[in-house]
Amino acid sequence: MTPPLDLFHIRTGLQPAEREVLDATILGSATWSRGETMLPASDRDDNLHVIVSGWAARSRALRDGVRQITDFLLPGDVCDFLTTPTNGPDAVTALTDVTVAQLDRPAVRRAMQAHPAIEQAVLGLVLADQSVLRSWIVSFGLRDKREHLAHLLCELHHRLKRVGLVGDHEFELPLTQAELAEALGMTNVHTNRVVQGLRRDQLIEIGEGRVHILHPLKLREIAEFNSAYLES
Amino acid sequence: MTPPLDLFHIRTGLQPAEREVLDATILGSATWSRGETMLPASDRDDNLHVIVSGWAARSRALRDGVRQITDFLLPGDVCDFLTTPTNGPDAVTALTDVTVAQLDRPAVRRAMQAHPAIEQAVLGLVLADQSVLRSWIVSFGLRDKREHLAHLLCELHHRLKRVGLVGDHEFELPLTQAELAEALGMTNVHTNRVVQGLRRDQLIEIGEGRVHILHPLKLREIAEFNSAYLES
DNA sequence: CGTTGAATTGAAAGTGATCAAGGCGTGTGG
DNA sequence: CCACACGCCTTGATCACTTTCAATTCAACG
Repeated sequence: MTPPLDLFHIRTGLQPAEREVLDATILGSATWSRGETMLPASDRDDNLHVIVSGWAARSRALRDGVRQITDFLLPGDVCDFLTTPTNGPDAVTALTDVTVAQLDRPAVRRAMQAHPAIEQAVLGLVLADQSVLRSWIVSFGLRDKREHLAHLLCELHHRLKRVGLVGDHEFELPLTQAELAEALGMTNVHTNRVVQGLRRDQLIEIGEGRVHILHPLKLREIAEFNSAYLES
Repeated sequence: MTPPLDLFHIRTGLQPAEREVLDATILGSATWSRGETMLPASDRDDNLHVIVSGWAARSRALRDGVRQITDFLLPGDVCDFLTTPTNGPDAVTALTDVTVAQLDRPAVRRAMQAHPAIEQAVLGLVLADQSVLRSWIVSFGLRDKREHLAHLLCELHHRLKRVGLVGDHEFELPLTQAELAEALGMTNVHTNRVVQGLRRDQLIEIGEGRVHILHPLKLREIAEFNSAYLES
């Protein structure tokens, strides 16, 4: 059992002193299982949630029920640093069983005021989130579907590697092709064909909840992936 | 000559007391003309910029030079509340002549710490920005091009109206069809046809830098536009 | 006037969606 | 143990929306 905020600390690069301060704001933990909508425990739950383990997706739906995933939430990510209690039009869904650490929001705010490094770290996270959203827009606007998928795989690879969840270019990808399709804005049928395309070209092995990137350089080439946008 | 932060204050709904505090952080102003890249005046310019008048676009480019606009910056918007000095991979371009107010970033930070209402206002802005980015992703993923354009027009209408720049469903839209295309992720040729489609259906009048939304309800219906995501 | 930027039109090609069906593994109940 | 249902992946054929390429119009401007 690793400490709850371990991966968060790795991401932010905070020093031990500040890590302790943030660890002290932990109130408890909560879990959801795959498929559940991650609603706050109560209407008055103003906690701040950090994902300890598991994957989640933030999404919006249109009237006809189709939904678009706008964001993947990975271990070490913050669910809702800045969100309103109601979360607005966004739904957060557990893609696997998910455990989150609950932090006391006022205490975190105080920690930010007392420790500039913590404030910097949090601002950096928000910045990085925005940058990922922009990169998704670029993928939708400028890349074809093959490139888009390649870019998403590179992004996930990079983000997971950063928190030590990638071994030898292989990592867990707990997404069905239908869920991938909801993130890429395409049909599951076409997603399947694009996946097969990358497989056929010996670029990736994928299936059973895992991906193995066989040729990282070529994949990044196809995606025109530049990790700079992910660095704080 | 309206006070520099006037539109910003309207957006955030701050009270006069807090408005004065923020006004006191103004160091000066800067201008760019249409087409210019809005770089900071110097490498060490750590000011925070609020758009006083004019439009700008944030964009990213791929190697082949094609660029994707990820964001429009309108009067009252903050250019770079949270950005790094280098702005990362993003470029900000003036779409018209643009005037910005330069605020002293440390002073703003102090203002936020001293006045919770200011902190709330700023967090609200960041939240709203993220929400707009997500709505763009939804448009790309779920809406066809006609709906996407309709949604963008509704968004701009709503954002401009909020700061008093819309009169009777008519407002300035200082974008060429090619620039619209760069935001919508489609070719200028197809943009032209989609624009004509909305025109033919008597939904909008558009041209010469202005739009007139003839049938707001139908347009929102087509776009499945719900302004909730824009409210703080 | 010639030039330039923007809007417009036409025809052909292509990418991705849609519709429909089949395969495969797993779990469950008869 | 077998039948069946279910979730997920896969395949094929067809259709539609968008792109691409090539030209044309038009107004503003020097």
